[in-house]
Amino acid sequence: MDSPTTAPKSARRMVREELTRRITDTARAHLARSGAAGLSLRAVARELGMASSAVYRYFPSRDALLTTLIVDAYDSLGEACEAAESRVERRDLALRHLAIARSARGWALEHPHEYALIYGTPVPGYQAPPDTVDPATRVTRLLLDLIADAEARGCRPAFTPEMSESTVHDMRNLADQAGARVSPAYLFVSLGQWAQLFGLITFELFGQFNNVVESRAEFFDDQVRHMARLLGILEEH
Amino acid sequence: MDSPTTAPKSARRMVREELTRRITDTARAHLARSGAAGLSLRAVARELGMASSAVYRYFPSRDALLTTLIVDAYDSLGEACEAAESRVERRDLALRHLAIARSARGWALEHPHEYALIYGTPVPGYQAPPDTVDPATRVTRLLLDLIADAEARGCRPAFTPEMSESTVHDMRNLADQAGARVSPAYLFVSLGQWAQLFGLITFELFGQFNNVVESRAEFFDDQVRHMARLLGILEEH
DNA sequence: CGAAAAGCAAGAGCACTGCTCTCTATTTGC
DNA sequence: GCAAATAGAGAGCAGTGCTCTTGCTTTTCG
Repeated sequence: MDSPTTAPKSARRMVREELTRRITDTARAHLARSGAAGLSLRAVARELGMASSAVYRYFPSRDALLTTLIVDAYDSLGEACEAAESRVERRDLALRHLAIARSARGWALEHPHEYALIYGTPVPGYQAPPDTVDPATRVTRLLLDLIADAEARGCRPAFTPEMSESTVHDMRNLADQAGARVSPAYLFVSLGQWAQLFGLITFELFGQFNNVVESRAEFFDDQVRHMARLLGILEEH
Repeated sequence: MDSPTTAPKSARRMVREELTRRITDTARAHLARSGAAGLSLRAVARELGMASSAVYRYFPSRDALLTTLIVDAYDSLGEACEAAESRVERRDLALRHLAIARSARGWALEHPHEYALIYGTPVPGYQAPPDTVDPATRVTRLLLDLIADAEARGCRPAFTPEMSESTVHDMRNLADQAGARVSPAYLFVSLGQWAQLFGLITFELFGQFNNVVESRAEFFDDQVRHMARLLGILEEH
C-alpha cells in the first residue's frame, strides 16, 4: 500500500491534518496541566477559537481524542527509551539496561499525566485495541532484544526460576510470537522485572514511596542494578 | 481517649451515621459498576431518594466521598490479606508469603475498580494525607513482619544487593520508623518485590498482559514463588 | 463551466454533572 | 419553652459531552 499520510492530496486534506494536529497539541497541553479527568473538549475548542461542535468533525468523541493521546504517549515514551538505548555501546548490556530503565523513569517524571494515561487506570470502559497495541510494545521490544542479545552471548539468569508447565508454554508462545530467541526461563525472569520496573515508577509517581524512600533516583538505580545482576548481564560475557 | 464512634450520643447522631453509611454503600456499589469516573453524587442521591444538595450535609464534595471509598478500599484489601495470612501456619514463611500475594491478587480481581482507586491514577490534583496513609500500610505491614520473622530465623536474600549509601540510609530510616528489625539489604529486596507484586497485579488488571500471558493465575504463582526463593524463605531454617 | 456532492463550521439545545444558596421543617440542648 | 443547631428540598449557576439543524465553502464530476 502507498502511504496516504504523506501523499499530497487536496488542499483541504492538508488543512484538515493541520487542524487535527493543533487539536491534539492543545489537548496534550491541557492534559499535561490538568490530567485526563480535567481534559475538556469544549475547553480546547475554546482555546482554538472554534465551536465545540466543530471538533466533532475531527474526533467522534472525547474518548477518541484521549485514545490518540494514549498512542502518542506510548510513542513518546518508546522514542525516548530507544534514543537513550541507542546512544550507549551496544555490547554493554548492563548499560543498555540501565539506559532504558532510567529514560523510562525520566520520561514518566517529565510527563506524569501522560504516564498515568498509559500505565494508570484505563480510561472509560476500557478499549485498548487495536491502534494502541503496536506503539505499546516499543519499550517492551527494547527489553526483549536486550535479553535476546544477553542469551546469545551466554548470559543466564543468576537464579533459575521454576515454572509450571502452562507458564513454560506461555513463555514459548510469547517468544515465538515476538520472533525472539529467548529461553522460557530468561523470558519469565525479565517479565517479572518488567512488572517491577513499572511498579517502581508507578509507586514513585503515584506517591506510594512518600515517607518510604527519600533518595528516589539513587534507590531506583540501585534496584535496576540489582535487576541487572539477577539477569546475569552485569558481568562480562 | 474514649471512642466517640461507639458512644450512644443523641438519636440524631445515629441516623446521621446510618445515612452516612448508606451513602457510602450505594456509592461503593456505583463505583463497582461504573468506576471512579462514572461515580455521580447526584445518582447516589437519586437512588437514595434524597435531593442532591442534601448529600452535601454528609460529604463536602465528591472527592471527599471518593476519599472515604479509598480508605475503605485500603481497609478491605488489608483485611483480606490479613485474614488469609492468619489462616496459615505461622512458621511456614513461604506459605504466608504466598497467601498474602494471592489474596492481594484475588481481592484486586474481585474489586477491580476499587483496586484502580488505590493503585491506579490518583484521583484529582492528588491529595492523600492523612487519613489514607494508615490503612494503606496494612498489607505493607504484613510483608514487613514476614521478612522480619525471616531474618530473625536466619533467612537471607538469595542474592545480596549492592546499595548506595543514601539507599542504605533510607532503608535504615524506614526500618526504624516502622519499628521493624530488618537489615537494609533485606528491606531493599523486599521493597523491590513489593513493587513487583503490585506491578504484576496492575499489569494483569489493566490489560498489559493481554496477548502476553494466558494462564494468569499460574504465571502469578510462579512469579511469587520465584520471589520467595530470592527472599530465601522457600527453604527451611 | 456549472451543478451536484461532500466537507466544514456555527449555534441551539438536551441531559447531565458538581456545587452553592436560600428557605423551611425538625431536633437538640439549655 | 425557646433559641440554636441541624437536616432536607428546590432553584439556580456554570460547566460538561454530544446531537441536530442550518448555512457556507470547497471539491468533484458530468
